[in-house]
Amino acid sequence: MPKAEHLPPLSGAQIEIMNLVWGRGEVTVTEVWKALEERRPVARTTVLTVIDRLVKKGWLRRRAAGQQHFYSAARSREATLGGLVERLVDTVFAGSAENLVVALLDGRGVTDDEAKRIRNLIQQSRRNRS
Amino acid sequence: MPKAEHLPPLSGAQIEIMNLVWGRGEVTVTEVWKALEERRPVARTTVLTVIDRLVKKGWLRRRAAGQQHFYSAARSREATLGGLVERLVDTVFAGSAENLVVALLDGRGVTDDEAKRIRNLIQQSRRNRS
DNA sequence: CGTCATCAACGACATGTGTAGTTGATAGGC
DNA sequence: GCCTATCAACTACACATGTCGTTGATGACG
Repeated sequence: MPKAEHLPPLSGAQIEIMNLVWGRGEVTVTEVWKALEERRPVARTTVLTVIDRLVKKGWLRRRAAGQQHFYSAARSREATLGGLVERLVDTVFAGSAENLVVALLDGRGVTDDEAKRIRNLIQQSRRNRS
Repeated sequence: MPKAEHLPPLSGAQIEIMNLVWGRGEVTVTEVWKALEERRPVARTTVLTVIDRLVKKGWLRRRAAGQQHFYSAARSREATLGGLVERLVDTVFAGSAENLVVALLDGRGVTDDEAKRIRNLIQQSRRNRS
């Protein structure tokens, strides 16, 4: 999976689909469609269109097998979401990760349990870096 | 400043302007324009258009004083960015604040200093809640 | 062999966005 | 009292996006 080449940003509907792809590895349009339909009504062609655009933009790779086509992610979830948060911090939070956390606390808050795990995550990352 | 009524989401250019407004309190179009131009070339009318749309959508309030118009934010920065992060966590990170932090660490990383301050922030928030 | 179901390709359309030009009012300098 | 600069209003346009319909190929079933 390539690392960081600059791909155009993902919109909401696009991320929704990418998340399904990441969760399942290799998927068909129908598979994604069925999964989406459990949440909201949507036409199969809509899913196909979004997936097509993702392929054109380099987010998905296509593999043809007979008449069916299989799709898989061109970039890992970690790299993609990491990049997304990075851009978010730069553009919205003036480059300050701290500000992002403040907004997280302001908006959604965290449970005590989450707080504990998040503190651990950060502690962990400091250890790894040192 | 109203609390949470559901306003349509902000795009990148829109947030850029909202950040200026929040930083300055009450602004004129020209003021915003000058500030933006220091970063990248942009026409005054472009700024005006974006601001107009923000007014129409309820993000900015307008006050006319003679021929000039002053604009101010209709929602606080905290509430807005908090809501933004909340939506982000729900739509992109499957409702898990922890996943957001993982992506933050993956993508941008934090300095030891930031890590310390972030851990404190979270500790703080647990105290306030208890 | 013809019909039916399945799938991808292509086209379409309304809406939002980023960008900017043109027009029209207004106020201050000469 | 006119000219020029300033400012907002309106219009415009290309592009991305979310949504879907129609068409055309292809394989299965009778």
